[in-house]
Amino acid sequence: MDIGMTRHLITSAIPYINGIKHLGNLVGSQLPADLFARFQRARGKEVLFICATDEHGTPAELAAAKAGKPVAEYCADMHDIQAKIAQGFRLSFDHFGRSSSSQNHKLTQHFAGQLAKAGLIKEVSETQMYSPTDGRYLPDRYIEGTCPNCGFEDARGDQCDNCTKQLDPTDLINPRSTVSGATDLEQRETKHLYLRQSEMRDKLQTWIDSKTDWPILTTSIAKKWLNDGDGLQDRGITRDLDWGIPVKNGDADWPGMDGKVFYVWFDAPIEYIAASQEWVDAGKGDDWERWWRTDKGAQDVTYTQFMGKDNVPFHTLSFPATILGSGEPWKLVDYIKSFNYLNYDGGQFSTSRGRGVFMDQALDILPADYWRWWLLSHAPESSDAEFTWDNFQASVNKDLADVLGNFVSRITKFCRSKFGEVVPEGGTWGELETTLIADIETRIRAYETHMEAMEVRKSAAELRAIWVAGNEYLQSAAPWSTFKENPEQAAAQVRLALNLIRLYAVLSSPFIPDASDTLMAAMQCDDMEWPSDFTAALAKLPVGHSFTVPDVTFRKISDEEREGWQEKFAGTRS
RNA sequence: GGCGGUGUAGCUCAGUUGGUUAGAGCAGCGGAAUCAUAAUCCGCGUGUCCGGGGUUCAAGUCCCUGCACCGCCA
Repeated sequence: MDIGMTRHLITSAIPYINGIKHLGNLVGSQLPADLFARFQRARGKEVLFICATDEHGTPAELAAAKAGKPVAEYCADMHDIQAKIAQGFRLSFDHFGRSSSSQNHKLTQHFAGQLAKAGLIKEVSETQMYSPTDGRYLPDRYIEGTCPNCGFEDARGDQCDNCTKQLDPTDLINPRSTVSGATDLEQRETKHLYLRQSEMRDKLQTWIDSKTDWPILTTSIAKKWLNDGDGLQDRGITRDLDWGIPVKNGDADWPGMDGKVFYVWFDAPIEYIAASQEWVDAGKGDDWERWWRTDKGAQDVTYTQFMGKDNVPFHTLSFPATILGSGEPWKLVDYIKSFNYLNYDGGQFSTSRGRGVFMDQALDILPADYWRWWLLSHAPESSDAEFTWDNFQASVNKDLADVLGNFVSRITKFCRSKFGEVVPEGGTWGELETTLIADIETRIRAYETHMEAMEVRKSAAELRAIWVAGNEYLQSAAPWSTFKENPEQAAAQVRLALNLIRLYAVLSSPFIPDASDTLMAAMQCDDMEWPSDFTAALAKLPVGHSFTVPDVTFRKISDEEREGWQEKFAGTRS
């Protein structure tokens, strides 16, 4: 499938602007996308890895108001914060854009114009709840009142949390704004644009049906929306808001749409493309069209999207409807890797309740590699997964400190004490070495296969097994014993083991990039060539090459720390 | 209520198109080794594969049904 020519376009679902994301959000899209991007780059493939912040909509406006800032300023600040944290986790975006960018304004308006030209936009008049006190229209979920069905007093405008009946805000008795508490709500007639997705149903169905290798999670969600009830429904793509992309038909005004903006779900995925333009405009690249336009070089691009399951409908149906409906040769996604949810210690992560570990807090207590390793090796691929501090401590201590870190430590220190900090000379490989080499080579190929298929957990397990193989080898070769009778043979064994450290640094770099850098620095080597030629890879550190014994690569998490964090993160974020 | 997912060893999970004695990591028990971050390596699993029916020469794997947990419902 993958020849040297293939280029990889990779996007991660774009995180919403109103706050710092938790670890569940991270492992659901950005982190696995980064893993894949780093892997493809490591193998020498050309990669464009794009992410951005999703900045429009009512929640952003309300969060800005709460922070006492103009919404544009709030978003700019939050974008910087999210960008810094992303950097902290070593997320290797080629560009981290903003859905509020001028590029996205233009492109979103362009797509709307194309869709209108294709007859895929219709105007609909509808009734919305307006709050004079708040000075805004209120989305359904920002209205509460008494449920007409069960009498529950805090029923939301979209659904009653008590009896689960689905509601319309106008059904509520004594409706009030959850923003201000105002009760002087009024119904107003307003006109909106709808994307006629129902027209695209057959086309989308055929497309989805052709994707037989996608995760079941992805296709089952897509098919459900295509076939549920009356099938795929048309969706409103505009809102009565101030903050957003003004509704325009390409460059032209859209009669009757003054003062309205596009709804976030319409402009957010378009930002993938716009962010690629931002990437060029920022001077980081010089041609975005060869990634996105099949008439301008994107025929050989493999496009992979990463996202949590809540985002699947937009990426399997709405965004493709926009792309296909435009009638222009835009690159359509080739593979959608979706994830389930990560739970926190028996419940859900909760942004509103501050339950769980948030990205900034995680970096405050431990280096990124710890989190990257645990999250990726426990990625919620086949079902929801669970974070517990016990499991986190045990996994990280065992895998990173004991298996990998200690391997590096034991061999570098042994070499220093017997031969000095230099790759020793003499001796030849015997049967043990041949066996080890065959074993590791088999495992590397399995690792590559799993990484190529984005089987995240399996990749992690295979990588770990490669680390273990080094310890097994040392245990059976026992250079500390052979040294006594045959120092030359011990030298050959140590030479091999030292080269394994560099090999491990290269293979592990997609998972734990910082540790990888540290190990490469300690081995005084900057040759990160992927071990396609495995035998050559084990001779990269030649006889006489000097190195330094690194500091402890991964310190262990103590029981006291674990207990403290368990306590600290159980309650509400301060 | 509708739909979807999940339910496999104490814990976290693998189990491809149904096919020999159901696997891995961790924890636990026993042993080896002492180069190393008290780290490593080896050995040890009699598990109603959620329950109940059914199809089949053969089902964790397909069908029906019941239960439990989770999620989604524009």
